[in-house]
Amino acid sequence: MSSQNTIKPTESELEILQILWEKGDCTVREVHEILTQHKEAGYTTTLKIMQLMQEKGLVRRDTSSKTHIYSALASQQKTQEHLLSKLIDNAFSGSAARLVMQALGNHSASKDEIEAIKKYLNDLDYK
Amino acid sequence: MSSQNTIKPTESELEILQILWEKGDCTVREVHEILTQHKEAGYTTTLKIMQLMQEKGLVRRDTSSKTHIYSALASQQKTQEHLLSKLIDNAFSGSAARLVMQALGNHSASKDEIEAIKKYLNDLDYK
DNA sequence: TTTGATATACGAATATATTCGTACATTAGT
DNA sequence: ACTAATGTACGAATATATTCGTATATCAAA
Repeated sequence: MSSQNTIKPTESELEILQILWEKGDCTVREVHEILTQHKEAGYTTTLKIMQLMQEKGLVRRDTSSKTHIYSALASQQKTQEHLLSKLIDNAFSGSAARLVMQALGNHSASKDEIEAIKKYLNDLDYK
Repeated sequence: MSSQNTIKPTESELEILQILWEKGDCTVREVHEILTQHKEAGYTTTLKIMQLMQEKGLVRRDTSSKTHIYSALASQQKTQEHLLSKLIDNAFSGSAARLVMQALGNHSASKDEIEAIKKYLNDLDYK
């Protein structure tokens, strides 16, 4: 079972992980461009964070050429799992149901999304 | 509309808020006892955090007697809303549905919980 | 009234996260 | 070959969160 993802990403790290999850391999420049669509940040700041992430094992990088290529090592699945269960414990008194309802109630899931969830719930029953 | 809850509690603060949400009014001692069921912590550490929370406006305290009485100011609802939407944005690419399914899938919601959610979803339809 | 238990206030140490300046290397264009 | 652009490495400043020691006040019991 390879290396664990006990490591919890910080907020900045999470922003970067998300980009890597979506885009796959990226240079620092690419990540940085995307990041700065939302917020201000210096290039070396992004670089530094990604370097630290590499040391922590959250990402891997290919340094064979001058411009390094980064990709996510932390699995999206595991990371989401971890953050979610932390939130459930921390803010929802351990009740997944409460969290779910809150999410559905406020975050205006679309009709499609709600249908998908219903289907999902029904499938759960048959296990 | 009173004071906003733009303030985001830290992890330690959240632990304390949860206790206050559940128990209502508490002394530092009471909160501390509950906290230390799960983890190690010095009394003055808990005290300090609660004092800082008061300064930040997360809690209010009654100092009329020697032993101060604390209660939550940050609403559970608002705080959950905020943390949840942050998580959805930060780790689930903005998709509430993905988060919900992840929550249901892994966090082993009980049969009762799942029933409650189904009911909830059906009610949503009629609005 | 002396002592012990319990309380708050406060300051400081430690840890962690974030930000960025500066130095230096490499590459591409002129 | 020189210069500008672009990249990494590294160290330091800043911000924030966490932890706890120590001083001091209050109260109750002996």
